[in-house]
Amino acid sequence: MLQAQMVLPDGIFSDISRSGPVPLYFQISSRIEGAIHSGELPAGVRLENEVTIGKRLGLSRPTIRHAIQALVDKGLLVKNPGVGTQVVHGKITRNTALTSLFDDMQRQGKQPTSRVLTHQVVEAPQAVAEAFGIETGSTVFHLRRVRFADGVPFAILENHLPVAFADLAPEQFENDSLHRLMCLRGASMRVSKQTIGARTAGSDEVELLGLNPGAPVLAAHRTVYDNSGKAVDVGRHCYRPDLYSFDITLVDK
Amino acid sequence: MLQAQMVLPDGIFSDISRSGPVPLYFQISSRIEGAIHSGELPAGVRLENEVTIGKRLGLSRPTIRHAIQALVDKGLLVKNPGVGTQVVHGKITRNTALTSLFDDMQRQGKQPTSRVLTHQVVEAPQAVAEAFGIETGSTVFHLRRVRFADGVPFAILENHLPVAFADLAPEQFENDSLHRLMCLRGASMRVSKQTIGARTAGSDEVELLGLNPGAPVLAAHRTVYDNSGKAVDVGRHCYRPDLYSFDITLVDK
DNA sequence: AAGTGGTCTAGACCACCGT
DNA sequence: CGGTGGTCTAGACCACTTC
Repeated sequence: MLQAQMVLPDGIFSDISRSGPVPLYFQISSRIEGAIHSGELPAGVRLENEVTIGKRLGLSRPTIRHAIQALVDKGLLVKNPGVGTQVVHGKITRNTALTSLFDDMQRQGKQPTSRVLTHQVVEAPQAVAEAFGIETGSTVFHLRRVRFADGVPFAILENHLPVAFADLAPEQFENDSLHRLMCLRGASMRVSKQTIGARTAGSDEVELLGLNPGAPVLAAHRTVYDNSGKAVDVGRHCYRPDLYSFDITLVDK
Repeated sequence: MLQAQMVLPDGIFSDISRSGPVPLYFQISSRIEGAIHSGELPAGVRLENEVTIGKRLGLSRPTIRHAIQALVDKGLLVKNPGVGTQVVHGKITRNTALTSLFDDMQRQGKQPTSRVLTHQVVEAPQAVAEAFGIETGSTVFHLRRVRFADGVPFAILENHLPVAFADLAPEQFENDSLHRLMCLRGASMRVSKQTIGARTAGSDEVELLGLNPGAPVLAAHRTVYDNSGKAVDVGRHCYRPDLYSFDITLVDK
């Protein structure tokens, strides 16, 4: 038996604008996403077919497909050839994205701060030199911080960056994120490859994070690439597992 | 200064077939991906523009765009308006996907096996009932296994599944993956939402995984949805962190 | 047989980047 | 300024699912 089809409420598409700078497909997907979050489109319902939606809105089918595909990639919709497009059950979990911890926490209403532990130009470790594609022995900027949420330490962030960023003052990191500071300098952070694991906290980590000796930490290695495909950040981070975890949504393609 | 443009070797597109069942865009993206892996397209090079590639291959621009976008989503290419498309530096890391541990390990040449600890129909815990959208008090299939790599235990996998899967015999799990068995039964596993964290191993986990008391484990909660958007698997897994970690590639969209 | 998404074409105009 | 990717159109045919 087929799930009944639900006609999209006309209201949610009332303010589509062809003149503004926002792409049509994005306006469409935003409206549908909003309708899913608000419950106007309940879990499990089947959407109208792509052609009909296009006709109703006076848009071409590829534009509608683009909008729907964006939501499929987010894990909010599933498509089935010969059947239709349905809303996925279950709560929406934001994907671990290229946003910073600062952004994460501000959304949760927590006050994020940092303390800089290390701020110096050093000879690049071999792994870093390889990632950056520079000579072994070249210099890089080495940064190590403790991150606090409402005054509680919950992460130790160690990063190696190109020397061009070494003139960022330690004070700038205390109330702003590395991600944001790098963006302001024109860096772009487009692709991030990370490995997430667990291990026992080291003695310095025990002290900095206020842990008991032998406590576990969540550990992540991360390399971030910019819009030209070059590495611009090699990071080794560790987190208090009772205060931080990674949320991931995967979609079969 | 702009990175020099590299003409795609004609050779890699020699066997494009319009008659077979494989979509053209997929044939194109596969060939380009192969050229990146083999080094024919070195890190950092700028591809020809989309229109030119289309002309050369006798294909339309949307088809070429589709192929390139697939590789951008994989983190292998980056596009920049007004500039072009470039190959990302750095090693290719396979994304944590909807494939099973069995598949992962077989690719690595390890011999995966399992031992079933629990195999019974139980009353659904509330969280599971909610995810499945069934009445509290309904029954579900409860499965708990230890996973071995070359005879070494490295993971404990606890899953709650719809009762329809309860007739899978314990022996079937010993040399096959839950994912594969469910696929054979017509389930589809299309979207997976997981939370990855760390904690101290429990006493039974210490014993089953051969750990020292107080050792850390990598822990994951996972809910998997099928092609109709319904939850079909709620899992709580834990891994020996010295033998397992998660690789993730994120792309800014 | 009817309806769905999957793929593909051959154009068009735009915003953005580099020189 | 010329070249690039970003967006959009108005069709077409196909494979698949369901009835």
